[in-house]
Amino acid sequence: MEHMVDAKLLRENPEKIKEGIAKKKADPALVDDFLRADEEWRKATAELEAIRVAQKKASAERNIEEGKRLKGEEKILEEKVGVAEVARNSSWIKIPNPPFDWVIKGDSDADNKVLREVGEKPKFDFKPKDYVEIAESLGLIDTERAAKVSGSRFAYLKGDLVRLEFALGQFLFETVSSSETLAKIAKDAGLEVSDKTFIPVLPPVLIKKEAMAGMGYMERGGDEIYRLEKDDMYLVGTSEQSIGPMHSGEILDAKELPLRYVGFSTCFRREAGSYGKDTKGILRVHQFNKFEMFSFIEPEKSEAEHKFLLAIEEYLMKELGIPYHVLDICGADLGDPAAAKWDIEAWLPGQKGGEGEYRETHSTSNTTDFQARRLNIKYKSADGAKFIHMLNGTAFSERPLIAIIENFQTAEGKIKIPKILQKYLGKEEVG
RNA sequence: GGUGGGGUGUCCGAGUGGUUGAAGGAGACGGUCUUGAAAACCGUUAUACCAGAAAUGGUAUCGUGAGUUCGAAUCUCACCCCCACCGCCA
Repeated sequence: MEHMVDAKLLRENPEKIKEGIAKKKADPALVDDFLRADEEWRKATAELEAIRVAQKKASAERNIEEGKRLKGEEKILEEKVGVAEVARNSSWIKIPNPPFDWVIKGDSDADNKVLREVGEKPKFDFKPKDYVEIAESLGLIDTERAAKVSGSRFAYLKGDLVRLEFALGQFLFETVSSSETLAKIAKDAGLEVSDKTFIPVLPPVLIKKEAMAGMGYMERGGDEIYRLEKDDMYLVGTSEQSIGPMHSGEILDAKELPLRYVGFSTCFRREAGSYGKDTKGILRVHQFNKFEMFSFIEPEKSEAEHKFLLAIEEYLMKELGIPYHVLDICGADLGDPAAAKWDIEAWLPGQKGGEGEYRETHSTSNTTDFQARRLNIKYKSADGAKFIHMLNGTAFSERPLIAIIENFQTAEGKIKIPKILQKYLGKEEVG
């Protein structure tokens, strides 16, 4: 936890960092605060080290009297360095990862840019229903009983919806466990990336404070996290938070890169500040399951890897036949750790009384070395150990189930099962 | 939850107050030898930070933090983690 944004970069090019973090709506004054505190820290450190040199000498010469005297001075300076360090860290740790230059600035999520629309929106000769209505009538979602047991924003998923969720998992694992499929996805996207398969992981969902802090989600947005007071443990909001710290303190061998994982875990989110928003159904709940892709890779390859994760996400959606569009996320809408982010929003024809709207189902971020610095994860490169780059991307959450229900609904209120998933359920229709 | 043992460099492993950044071994890298390879032999092989254009110099680091001491991997305390046995348990 000693590294945030590179201190050298901050000292050498503070204006550039300021400009970058301003894109994210973070206060550029943080950089000045850091530089001021840093100056003080360096001065105090130099003084302390000078005393230590004398102190070592006295000790080697068995000059006990001199040693005693220097020891007193050393104590005072140590104190000073400690204070300076705290001041330095408090501004340092709040400086978010500056976005890439090409990331659009923007003021809010309204400024995210649609990069492309993919797939055909289904045409219905009836008014498409909201997924909640369909799912409830088919006994697939029960939020009422969940409220009785757990409160609002919880749900029981039941029957074929559960089988559908596991089918998504099966389909995903087949996709990312095949280097042929991965190579094809890369080729179609025009990317030169490794076809190395993803290692499936079932990670712990209860993690320590250091792990959570290392992923960089506690400075801003900490309200979103469930914490177990008695044990000082944290419930993950995504398996990313558990997979990232897996290699903390390690130096990875370049030969094993890229290191790709596909995790599955339950995710817990407090949804603080979203009162009254999306209160029905399972679109926004405190607990859901999610398959997540995660990559550790060399810095020079991370931008291609980011595109690759997006390409995989798009492949999954295309194979399912769910229409979607891709959003280029603007600076103002980026989380602290991300230098760039793309979202996929699926078309939900049953929303807004049958008008339909796009809602987020996927998100992929390149956190560059931001998380790696905090977690101290490096790799052996030709010129020594360097911080690695870390990326994450949604594979499937439960939101695609919503998209399936709404896009594949029939006039009779049933749900056609996407072709690619039919073999897992052994039938073509739910209901 | 109880009892006992333990955390040292890429890995294994020595080291209970004074050139110990740390013996020894393995691995890796470079070289000699060899037609090539292996073996053998020789050498190199931590990280971070600070100062410096650089060469280089300095400081810190033996689970983490605090303490004792002129001086700590070595002593004290707290915490974390791991292992074994017992208890409990899907």
